[in-house]
Amino acid sequence: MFDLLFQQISTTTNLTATEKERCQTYFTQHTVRKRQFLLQPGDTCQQLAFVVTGLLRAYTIDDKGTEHIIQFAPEGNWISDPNSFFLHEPSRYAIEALEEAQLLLITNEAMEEMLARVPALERYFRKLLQKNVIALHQRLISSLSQSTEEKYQALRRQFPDLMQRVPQHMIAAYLGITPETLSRVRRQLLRD
Amino acid sequence: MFDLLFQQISTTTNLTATEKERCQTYFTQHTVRKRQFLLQPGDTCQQLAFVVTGLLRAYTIDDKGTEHIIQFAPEGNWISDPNSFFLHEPSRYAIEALEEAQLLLITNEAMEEMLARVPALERYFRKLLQKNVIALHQRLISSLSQSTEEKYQALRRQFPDLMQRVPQHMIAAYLGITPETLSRVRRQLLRD
DNA sequence: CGGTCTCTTGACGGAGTTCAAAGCTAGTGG
DNA sequence: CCACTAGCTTTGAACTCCGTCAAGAGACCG
Repeated sequence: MFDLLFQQISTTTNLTATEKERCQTYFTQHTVRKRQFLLQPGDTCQQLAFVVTGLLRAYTIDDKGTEHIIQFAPEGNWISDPNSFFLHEPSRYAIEALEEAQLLLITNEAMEEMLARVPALERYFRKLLQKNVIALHQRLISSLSQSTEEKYQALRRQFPDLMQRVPQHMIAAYLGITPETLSRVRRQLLRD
Repeated sequence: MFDLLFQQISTTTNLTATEKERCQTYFTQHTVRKRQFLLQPGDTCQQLAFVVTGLLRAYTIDDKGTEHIIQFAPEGNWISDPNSFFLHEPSRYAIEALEEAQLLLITNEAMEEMLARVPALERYFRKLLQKNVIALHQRLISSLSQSTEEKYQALRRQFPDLMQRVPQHMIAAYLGITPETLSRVRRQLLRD
């Protein structure tokens, strides 16, 4: 269950066997089925989730009733509402399983304690946040400077398998366009 | 010179006098004049900058020649290209002073060393990254779900003084619209 | 086999871009 | 102190892309 997590951690930090054991005690294991929610709008996000298997999404619904997908989290990724999780504020996101998923969960408090007891992990989580910032920057630039078609192609390149695993209207909600527009963009691309 | 920085740090972490002294040795002081560049596209971002006074912006120019502003950094803020700074890759950003600015600079290596010698700072920088992630999330949601007018009003609320300090076409480049559109939105708002 | 979910296609309208021109303002040099 | 220029902002007109609304076609599941 922890293999994938420790494998990831080992790319930035080496943990001793005792540290790994200690680390494990701060997580709880959890399974969510397809269409089940890990977080609902209005609730406070208590748990940071590491996806061992399966696929989740974080999304929000705006005033006009339109869904916007913030993040897809396939296996090997972390997911939460950072605003709610770090600042203990009620969330405006929903986090939902798109496929049955196995998760490792940790609370903010447990994490602070874990980092105090296994300081080597500070580095891993700092690097994780760095990667997160980098990814968000790239998405922001993409949303500012790329055409709809370019954004779609970029997403295809970044997560090739996502197209098979996720309905198209969710890809559209991620890109910030309507399903109709996405459909037309795809038709256009097929003609080449 | 370090007052503003230590004041910020003190909101998350308490440093002893010796720790503060030690910390200071890792930074270099630097002044940039208006229109001077701290980073040019193609260079690798070696320095993370803390703005003591003045105002900077990070921006990029896309294939069509359009400017996109990633970030404004008034006094009390950090600025860099995270992708280039953390991963040592050539940057696609430019960082430019919009007003003469006093800066504290630190390299990636100096920072890793500083964090090793003053571990209390790990927490500050982790929190800083957290805030960064939160802010980027909010900007992303804003860019996905808000109308042009709403985005403009939100920016006004977030940085009221920015409107006085920055030419309008840069506000437009930050919001992802043309100066013409921004001008029309403003006219519309004045009519109410 | 009927219902629900998903994707496609068409017609129309609206918001934003582009291009071009003119008005404003501040800084510079005579 | 004024005149001139360069950069910034405004305005207008035509065009483009995307959203909206509506309808229809497959695909999957009970």
